[in-house]
Amino acid sequence: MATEKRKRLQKNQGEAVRVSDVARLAGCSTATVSRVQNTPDLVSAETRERVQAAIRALSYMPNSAARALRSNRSRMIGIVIPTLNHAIYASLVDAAQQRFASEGYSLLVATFDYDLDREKEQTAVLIERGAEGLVLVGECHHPEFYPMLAAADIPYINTYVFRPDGAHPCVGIDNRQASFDIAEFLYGLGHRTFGVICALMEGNDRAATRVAGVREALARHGIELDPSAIIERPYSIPSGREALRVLQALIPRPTAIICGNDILAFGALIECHEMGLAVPNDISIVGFDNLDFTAHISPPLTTMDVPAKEMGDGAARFLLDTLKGRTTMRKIRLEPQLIARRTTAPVPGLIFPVDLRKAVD
Amino acid sequence: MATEKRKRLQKNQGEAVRVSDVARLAGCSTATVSRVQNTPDLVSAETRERVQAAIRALSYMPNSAARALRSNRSRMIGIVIPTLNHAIYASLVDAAQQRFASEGYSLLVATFDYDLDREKEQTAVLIERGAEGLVLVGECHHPEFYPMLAAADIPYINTYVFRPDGAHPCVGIDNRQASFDIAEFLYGLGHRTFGVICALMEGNDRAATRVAGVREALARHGIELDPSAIIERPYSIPSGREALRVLQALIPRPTAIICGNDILAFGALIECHEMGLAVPNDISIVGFDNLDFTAHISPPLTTMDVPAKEMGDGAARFLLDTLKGRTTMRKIRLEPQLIARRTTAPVPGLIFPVDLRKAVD
DNA sequence: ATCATTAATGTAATGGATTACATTTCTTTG
DNA sequence: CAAAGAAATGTAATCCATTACATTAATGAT
Repeated sequence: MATEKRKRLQKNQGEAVRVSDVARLAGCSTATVSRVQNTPDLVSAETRERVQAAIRALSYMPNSAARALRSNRSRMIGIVIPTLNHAIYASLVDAAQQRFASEGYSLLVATFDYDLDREKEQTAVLIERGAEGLVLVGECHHPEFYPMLAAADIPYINTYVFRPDGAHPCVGIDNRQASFDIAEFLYGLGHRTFGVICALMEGNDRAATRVAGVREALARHGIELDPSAIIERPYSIPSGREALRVLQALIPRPTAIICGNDILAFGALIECHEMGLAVPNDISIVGFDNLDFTAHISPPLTTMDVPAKEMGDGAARFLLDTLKGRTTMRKIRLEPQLIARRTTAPVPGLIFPVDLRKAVD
Repeated sequence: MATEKRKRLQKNQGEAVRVSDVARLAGCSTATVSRVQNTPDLVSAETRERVQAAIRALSYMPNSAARALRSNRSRMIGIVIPTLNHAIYASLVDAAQQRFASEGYSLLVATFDYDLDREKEQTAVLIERGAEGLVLVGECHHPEFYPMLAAADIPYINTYVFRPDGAHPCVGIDNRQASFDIAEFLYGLGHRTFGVICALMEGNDRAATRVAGVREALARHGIELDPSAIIERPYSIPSGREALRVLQALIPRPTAIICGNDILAFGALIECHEMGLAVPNDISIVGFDNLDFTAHISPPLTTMDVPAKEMGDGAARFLLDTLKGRTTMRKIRLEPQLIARRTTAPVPGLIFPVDLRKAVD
């Protein structure tokens, strides 16, 4: 009675149906009600039916806090990403969410805007909330990050990266290899002078790894990538434009521009139009991610397809399996794919007469 | 001892620091520890200091399930959106997340892909998880949706819509007015024949409202929008292209195309290029949302700017205030803004000689 | 100096579902 | 048919932080 009165005062429920109410209506104990929900096989068919009817009749909703407290299972997963403003992360989250939802898990989302301190803090919050697993992005985190996960003994997986030799579960692409392949592709087209436009590398190991891949590929052919040909810029179209202008001022001028993502590449492409540079005849441009729009711009962008949805889904499956106690592959390699569209062509000198090149200057 | 052994077997903690541990180390009661965390003003400065030191020393993390159970506060908010694959929702979520995080709340994200049944289910899950408030999208939900919220007595707010007369808290734009304004703008440019490309209206009241706004504006000028001039298509560039082709087959041919979002508009624009239609000289196109890329395509897209971040932030502030017991404005109107770029121009006949129009056919 | 407040802290009940363990009922088999 | 084992259900302890209420200490007013 006093209890009821207090509850009425609380914001939430005027009645708050509990297991005990269901049990009373179904004529059984609370244990049985609980079993119907969690281990239905242990309950006889009739009883189960009766309990379920009672649940429906009272529209009973278990109190997850109580459940989580006792069972030590929150049915929540945390995902910690740099930002939702990049389509690639958004669709990764979307895919993960769908997979988790299909198994009755909810997703707690936190962002850290490439600030590794914030990533650590936000992750700590999710752990405190009782997340049973974590989906992360990248391999490099705050120095205290992995120790924190170990202390919490919480399963996690790094997305967007693949390191066969690494210590951590991961699902993603080999960024080094992918950008290595891009550089090789361009080298194969005859390009010898390269410019790189990459995302800010602070707090973003993918960006750094991609640059490394390019540098490595070129080094194999005896080409050294000058630091001044690596332009690091925020994720935006204007940044890409500006970066291209910087690269075009270089001597010798790069004939091929490798971009760390499609947004920067799009900016670069626009700036080429603006400067009167013909793409791909005067200059080749390659993006990364294969965002939807890249196939439709003019000319369609050559880019590296990143299977973002598969990453999100794969990460979710890995955690789900792990939580079920199944042993699964801890490292899942996804294959990116170079989509050669129309912003890449053989280096100008190879196919065009020299005078035509000059005409552009 | 038995307790400890059991814990060791459980997946989670080998030690599990609890309030009682902190209390023991700090030499006070658990109540005091709890007060240090929740109502620090009630604790003397020295004691507080001592407790905080103990918390740090043990790196104590409160068990949120226990806290939520007892206090009936989960410190979680739910957000239920159609999909994260549309930039506009992603950035809404991003903004909301940041605001919530700054106040110590975590965000549970669920998607429903425009399926109102799933929206209801997913929302029920979030309520069950103990979400203290809900951020929603749109005004129209499943018939049992609002009753469910009322039964749970949970604060919520509809984003993306503004209805001064509606029964529900909301933060967003007046979609009807916005598209009304677009139609007016085009009418003012002399256009009299219109085509509309809109998103799928099922489970999407914004799309429907926008079409209604156009229809209404035109009706005022005695123009009836023929149903065959309203093309409903999924959110994708190819859809926009195809829709434009359909509209171009109409007789009389529309000189102005009003699109429900920028992606469809972009598709329409591309198809114009493909068909050899000059934009804006032969045909005007208007988008909706003002996504980043629209300013950079060629020609830059005329579109309606939607303050998505403000919506996310505003929704978060509203719920935060409401949870704090403050009374706030329940309906927040945000002003969209027509950004007239270069895909709109006076109707061909007005400025171009007729023969030039014909030349395009 | 004394009583009334206020501040600071402690004790113990509480939230609601789960689950270890106990008990009863039903099969099965020798 | 009895005994053993399995199946079904019940009883009650448990998860851990919060908070109502009680108690003590400190402050202030008269």
